[in-house]
Parts: sequence; C-alpha cells; structure tokens
Amino acid sequence: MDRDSAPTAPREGAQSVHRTLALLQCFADSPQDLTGSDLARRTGLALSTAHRLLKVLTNAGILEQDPATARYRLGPSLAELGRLAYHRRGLHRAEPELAELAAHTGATADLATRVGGHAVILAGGSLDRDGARGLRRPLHSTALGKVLLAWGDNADLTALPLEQLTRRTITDPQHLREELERVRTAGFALNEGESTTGVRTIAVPVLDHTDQARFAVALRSSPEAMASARLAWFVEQAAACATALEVLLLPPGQRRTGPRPPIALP
Amino acid sequence: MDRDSAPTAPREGAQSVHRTLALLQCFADSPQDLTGSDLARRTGLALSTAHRLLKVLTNAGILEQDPATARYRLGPSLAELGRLAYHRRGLHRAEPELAELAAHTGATADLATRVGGHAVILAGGSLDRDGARGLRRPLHSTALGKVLLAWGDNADLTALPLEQLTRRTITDPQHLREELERVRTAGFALNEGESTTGVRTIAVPVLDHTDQARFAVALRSSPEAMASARLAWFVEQAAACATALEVLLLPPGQRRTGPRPPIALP
DNA sequence: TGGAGTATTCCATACTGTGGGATATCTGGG
DNA sequence: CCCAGATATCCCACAGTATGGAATACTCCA
Repeated sequence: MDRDSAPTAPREGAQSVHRTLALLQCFADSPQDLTGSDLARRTGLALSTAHRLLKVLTNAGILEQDPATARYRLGPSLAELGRLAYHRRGLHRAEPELAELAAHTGATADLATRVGGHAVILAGGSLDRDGARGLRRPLHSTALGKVLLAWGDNADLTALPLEQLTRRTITDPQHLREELERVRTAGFALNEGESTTGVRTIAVPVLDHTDQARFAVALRSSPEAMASARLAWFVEQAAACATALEVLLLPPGQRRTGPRPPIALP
Repeated sequence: MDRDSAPTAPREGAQSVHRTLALLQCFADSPQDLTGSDLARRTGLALSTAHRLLKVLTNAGILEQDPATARYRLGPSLAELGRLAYHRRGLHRAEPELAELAAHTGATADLATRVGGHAVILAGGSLDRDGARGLRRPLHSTALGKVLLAWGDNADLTALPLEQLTRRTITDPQHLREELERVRTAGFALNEGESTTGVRTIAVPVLDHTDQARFAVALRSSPEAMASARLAWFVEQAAACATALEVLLLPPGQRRTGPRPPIALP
C-alpha cells in the first residue's frame, strides 16, 4: 500500500508529514499544475486525506490554487523559503562561477548535492529544459551521482533501486562498486548514455575537510563536443571550478586541507 | 497552549503538518542556524516532538544539519523546490524589471504577494539586509500590505493582529479601514515610519481581471530622497513596472482588462 | 572533574489523522 | 436542455498514529 520513497526514510511517527512531503515532491516531478485527485492518485492517498493536506499547504502559501482551474501549483511561501535557502547556502555566489564555466567550455554546467538516493541539482543547468524533467536524478546513473557516491557514504549501496533507464545504465551493485572505485582513482566520473542517450557528462567532487563530496560539479554536452582527446581539459576546467566552490560554499573550518585528487585518464 | 499563526488557519486534522510548517517558518524569521531545542522553544513543542519532525525534514533534505555543530538550517531540497517555484511563477522574469525600476529611481524595489496575514516578498529588495529581518511583513503596517488589502479581501480585517511596531503604526481597525479607502481612491499606498522609522515607502497593485491585487510593487527610500514634490513621479514609475508585471506574471486569461486605477495625490 | 545544555531513543496513552461516503460544482456532450 | 463523469469540499466514527515525559549519551566549558 505504501510506496517507500527513498533509501533513507525512517517512516516512524510522522506519517502525515511524510505524505505531505510526497505531495510536494509530485510538483518537482511534473511541470504542470496538478488537480487534487491527480495528486491523490500519484501518492496513493485517499482523496479526502490528500485534500486535507493540500488545504493546509495552500493556507500556508506553500502551494497555491489557480483561481480559474482550481489546480495546485508551487506557491509563494515556497519561493520565499527557497530564495532564503538559496542565499543562505551561498548558492547565489556559485551561479556566476558555473555560468563562467559553461561559457568557457561551451558545455552545460551543473551543481548538485545528495539528498537520499538522488542527486539534486541546485544551480546551473537550464531550468527551462531541466525544470520539466525535474531537478533530481538517480545516483547510480549519472556522473554527478557517481561522484557523490565515490567520495561519500556508499555503504548502503544495495539499498539503492538501481533502476534501468537506458541500455547502458549500471544495474548490478557489484558492477557499480567497481565503477565507483574507478571513479575514485581517476579523480572524476564519466558518463555516456547511462542516464540519457547521446549525452556525455563528466563530474568532479567539491570536497570538505574529511574528503567527503559535499557537492558535485558536472559538465555535459554531445559526445563529439566532449571528444576523448579533449576530455582531460574539460575535467580540469570543472576541477578548477570545484576548487573555487569549496571556498564559496563551505565555511572556513570545513574546507579541504589536503590536495585535490589527481586526475588520471583511464 | 497553541499559538495561532495566521487568520486563515483551519487547524483541523493536520496538527503535525501545521507544527512542521511552524518549524520551517522559524528559519524565515532567524538568519542563523538553529539548535533543536531552540526550535522546540520557539514553536512551543515538546523536545521529542520537535526532534522527530526535524528528523523527517532533514531526511527529506528540506533542512540540513551542520556536520560540525548539529544545528539546523534550510536544506538543499528547499533550494530545489524554491528554484522551481520561482521559475514556474515567472518570478525570474520579474527580477530584471524590478532591478531596472530600482536603478532608475534610486530606491529599493520590492515585489510581494499576500500569504495569510502577511505580505511575502518574492523578488527584488536586498536579501543580505532583508534576509536577516525575514521576508514577510505584517499587512497593516506596510505599504505593500495596505495595497494587498485595499484591492483584495479585507472582510476579515478584524482578524488581523494589528500589532504596534512603531509609534505611527495603525492599530485601530476602523482607522485602518479608512486608510484603505484612502489608498483605493489615491491609487497607491504611502507609508512613513509605520513599520520602520525613517523609511518612506509607496506601493501600487498588480491587478488581475477581477481587479484583485495579486501582487504589489513597492519603492522605499529615505523621506528626503522620496520628497513629496517628487512623489507622483515615483508612483508613476512603480505603476509602469506593475503594468509590465501584469503581463509577465499573470496568464493571458487573468489579466486586467479595465484601466489602471488613476493616481490622485491626497 | 562536574555541570549545563544538547541530541537522541523508548514507550504507553490519548488524541489526532484517517478514509469511506455524501454533497456541491463544473464541464463537455448528446 | 439535461445528463454523465470528474472534480472539489465537507462530515464523522473509528483506529492507529503522533505525542511528550523520562532516561541515556554526548559535547563543550569552567
């Protein structure tokens, strides 16, 4: 009856809050406004339950109902809180760095962090295109995710769903573990067509003082534009950006002290 | 025991969600990271209750705990959802308009909308300064709020707290009702020192097809810079911006058809 | 070394959230 | 014009979820 949302969830003593967050998540997944019944269907909730929760969110301004269609969409309070979150986390300082990186390399630059079993894109990218697809991607099938796993907590790796998205997606835990080892020794992750066919992506970590990846920076483009011969150059540009972001995004006491992981082409 | 948060709240059958939102709201009010016990104190919740709710929010990435201090702050999922909300509501298109208005007039330009008993600032302003004070202001004591009330639903006016913020704050419902009438006939709201002493603010509505204020645009500066002789000019600049925003923020079917309310200096 | 302020976990109880159902509205078609 | 289908909204008795007191573990500071 209940679908588990992430490999984190201790669903104890907080059912309604969990359900409320599930409702919110629907809006990250769908670019259109949603009807109440639609939301109930997507979350598997009873209509009246969904409706009650939606009303609370609407009264708080987290969601809003279109006066004409009565459909729900993300509301002003969320824009407000999001703006605060964005600022307080220093992401507005990251944006120009990413823009510069994108302009310099001609590729698309993304900044992401890990939330549960997903890489959540925080800055960069193209919202008009990516906003429709949603801003979170599975960890196992993206360069960003591999970096976050390789320099992070991948103990519970078997808890990840490892869903097959394309023909090339890694779905075997052991295979993934080897890939992560390769990523760690190479100093960067390379993806081609494992998440979206016809797209090549590289990613590098933004490391803290314990050598954990707090964020990841990715560059993606067509395989031709990102030809193997120029791969090292792309990775170095991304790494330079990542180093800058360590200063901009981490508080002084939590910055990497050791050297960046050296880049070694496979 | 329970403090009522807004003059909207049907607190029925959603206690935990309400409490969760109250916890979130604490972060909008305080610029610093907050400890769990601090949050429990501010919301009046039992420590264990607050902790449980905070854990759910943290697992979802709505909040995050500083790895060093274990204090809570706004998290990546909120930045993600906020970014989506910001974009989907077209607020990124409003930002340049407001920047232009601010540059042109030399004042600070804000865009806000109504959520419950508050005017929530969505774009413009200076986040570094305003982010510390919070992004929401009471309706009765700000030019933005007066506009949202004057061209909006002010039937439940007596339900507003009407808290006294400065010596000049309007605290009498009847007095406020007269002021709103004045605002409606003037076509704009003027505030001086009712919210913050030494600041003069004007605001105009962004109207929809039913002549409701969906948003409000404000300009604020020192009383000298915004001298009475030049007041009409400031109001006209703001009104021009508001007209532009009607096109940018409202869907085609919901745009004002009639003329803008004419501006009449008192 | 002790004490104050925390985070975190446990559990029996009671109150909150639940969902089935009934009603009101709306829309597009026949 | 009226009906069928889909939707928003409200109500209420029941069950199970959320609650908060208390106990433990941890960290910082004097």
